[in-house]
Amino acid sequence: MTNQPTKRASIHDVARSAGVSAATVSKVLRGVTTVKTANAEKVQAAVEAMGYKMDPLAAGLRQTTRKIIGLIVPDLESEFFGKIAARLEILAEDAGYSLSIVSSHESEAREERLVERMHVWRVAGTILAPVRSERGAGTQLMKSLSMTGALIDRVVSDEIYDTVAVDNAGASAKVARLLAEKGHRHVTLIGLNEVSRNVRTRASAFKQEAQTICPDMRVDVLMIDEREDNFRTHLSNYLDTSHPSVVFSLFQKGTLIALSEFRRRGLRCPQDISLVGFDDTEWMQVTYPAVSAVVQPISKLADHAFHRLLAKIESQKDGKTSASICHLEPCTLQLRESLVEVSPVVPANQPQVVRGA
Amino acid sequence: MTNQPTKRASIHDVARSAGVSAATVSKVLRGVTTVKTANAEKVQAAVEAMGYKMDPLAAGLRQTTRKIIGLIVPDLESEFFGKIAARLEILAEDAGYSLSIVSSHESEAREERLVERMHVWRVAGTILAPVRSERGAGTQLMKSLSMTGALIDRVVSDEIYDTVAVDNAGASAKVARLLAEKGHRHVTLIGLNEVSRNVRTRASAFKQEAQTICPDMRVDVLMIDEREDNFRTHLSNYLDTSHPSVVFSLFQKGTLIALSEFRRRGLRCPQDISLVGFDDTEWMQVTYPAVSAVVQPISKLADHAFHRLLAKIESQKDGKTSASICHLEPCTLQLRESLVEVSPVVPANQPQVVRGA
DNA sequence: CCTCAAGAATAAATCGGTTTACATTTGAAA
DNA sequence: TTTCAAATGTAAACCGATTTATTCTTGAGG
Repeated sequence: MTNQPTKRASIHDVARSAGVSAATVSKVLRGVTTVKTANAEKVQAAVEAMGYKMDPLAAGLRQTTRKIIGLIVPDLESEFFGKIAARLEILAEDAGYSLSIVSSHESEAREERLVERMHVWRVAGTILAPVRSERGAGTQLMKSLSMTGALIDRVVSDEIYDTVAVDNAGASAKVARLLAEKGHRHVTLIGLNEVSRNVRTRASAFKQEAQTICPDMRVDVLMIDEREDNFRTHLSNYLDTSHPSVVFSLFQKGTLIALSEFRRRGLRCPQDISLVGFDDTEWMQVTYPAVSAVVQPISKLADHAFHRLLAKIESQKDGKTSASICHLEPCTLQLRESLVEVSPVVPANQPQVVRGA
Repeated sequence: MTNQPTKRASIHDVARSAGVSAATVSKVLRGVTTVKTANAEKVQAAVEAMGYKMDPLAAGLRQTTRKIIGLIVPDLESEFFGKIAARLEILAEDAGYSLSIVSSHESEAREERLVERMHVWRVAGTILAPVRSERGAGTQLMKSLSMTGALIDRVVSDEIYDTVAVDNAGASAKVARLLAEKGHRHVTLIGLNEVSRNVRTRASAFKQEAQTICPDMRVDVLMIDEREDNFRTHLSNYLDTSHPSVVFSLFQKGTLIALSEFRRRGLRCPQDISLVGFDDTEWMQVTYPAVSAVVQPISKLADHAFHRLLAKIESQKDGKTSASICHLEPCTLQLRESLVEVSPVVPANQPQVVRGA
């Protein structure tokens, strides 16, 4: 099998072979109806015979935008954004676009560069999951280039772009109510101080709701800035002196660390201490005990973001312009073995806030 | 801020503004040296002033291929392929390409369609992580379209394309030797019968090495075809009657399931039973006990695949053609608390093979 | 049989670049 | 000062499509 680079057939080759003009072929290919049936069939036959496949990029050359949608995520290694990307890929293709997936690798500088790339690629629209928030460098650049787009996750609301995110606050409040109901009066929140605001939102929403519905609930907050080594140490130190009836982890890995730390200390879960995590994942149902968790509606997030973006693209075409929407998708709570009811005992000591080094 | 679609500057606009021809601008932009410094500077200035950014897709129009590399992975949700994609993205960009990431969603039919898409996009090369193996539909199509590419993971060797994969067999053999050394004489392998051959390779390599270096070692194999529910049940049933000194899980989730099942049965790990897993991940170092695991050199995998592909692309340009290479990247073994030494006790009963429903 | 508008087909312009083929400068040797 | 090859510059063709402006057919109504 010699690797002869057989010249690819172009639309002109097809036209010649079918005995019509290139314009006619183009029309047939795009399903324009003003073509005589006889000619359309000749073209179809020629396309078939030559195995012609049009070049989608050349096709878009004359348009202002191409049939491409850009997706910029902070990372590709996590299940969360992996699922977002996978879902959007299908949605985009069903709508006749192809999705261009890139990762900003948690760097705002790179995020900015990627926004620019989407611009020079003349994508029809861009879905941006910003590193930091809707006020980050990427969003700013999108605005100044007046690109059409939508913002997803780690985002609250924006004047220009629709935002789609999980209802972090609502979910945390729901957990607060549930824990109160189940008799818990001493809760410890564990979280990581990341650039993203999500974890902080979850913490403060929990505290506020707890304050409102159950003022005698003690809520300790353990927020760490550092890597997991320190995190584990901090949690351990904390548990030396405090004995909450339940831990609510505000990020996925924290849940596992907590579970692990419980075991190391010989704390039986849920008999001695309950556990709830924010962000569900497959392994939480195979651990022992299975872990109760807030499940983020990842697919719905993608669906909504895509839907909004498509609407923007369409209306852009017609020159219309509409106010931007801020969509919060509610989370559900997956109850599993790690959370149990206890008899309400108001802890003696005062709430405390522990901070990392 | 009115959304006026300011006409984008083209290379001709720059040329006019700089008082030279478009061809000259093109040369300056591509770093061709046969341009007088004075003119080059005028062009640079004009580019700067107008904020000109060339259209990389239009730029590739006249070439046979564009500065794009395609990556087709079976899924984007897993950490493994997420990391592969993230790494390749950087490598590609450093080499002046942009990476087009798509997922076949574990479907061979889709894999085929995606290969075709890469072809019509006229990518310079395609890295394919096939759903099944190097003999799948995607690879076949790549060959018949004489595309240039490389194969990665779930792949052994191929006449046309370079293959890059983890040394599953070598790693398993290494684990076998280690377990023998540590005195284990009754090992249970747990795995899933997927379309991918990887897990089966790991199992058979282990058995073979064990047979060779330690004939009195009993190796049970638990291969399940079904979903994890059944998996858990099967493992549980098995442990009712068998008492291996160590479990070697051949896939990541199996490791967690095993750990979990140990706990449910009150088996202390590692005192009562040891555990080793194939495929390391972050959480394995925060569990209690921390889990020993075979770590797959994911980045190196990506590095090698990319390096091979780039070489192929270069040699293709010069019309050269070379034999394809089959690269096996060795794994390392991360020892953690879950694996301990035991006094060698040869089990009385015979090896058994259990199969799922 | 003629007219004229709707229906179809196409040549040519266009998109934004690269490359080619040729023209013009430049500069060192004669 | 001439001469000629090397260095630069540019008009035009090209890549593979779409879109526009125009021409050529049809066919119904007069």
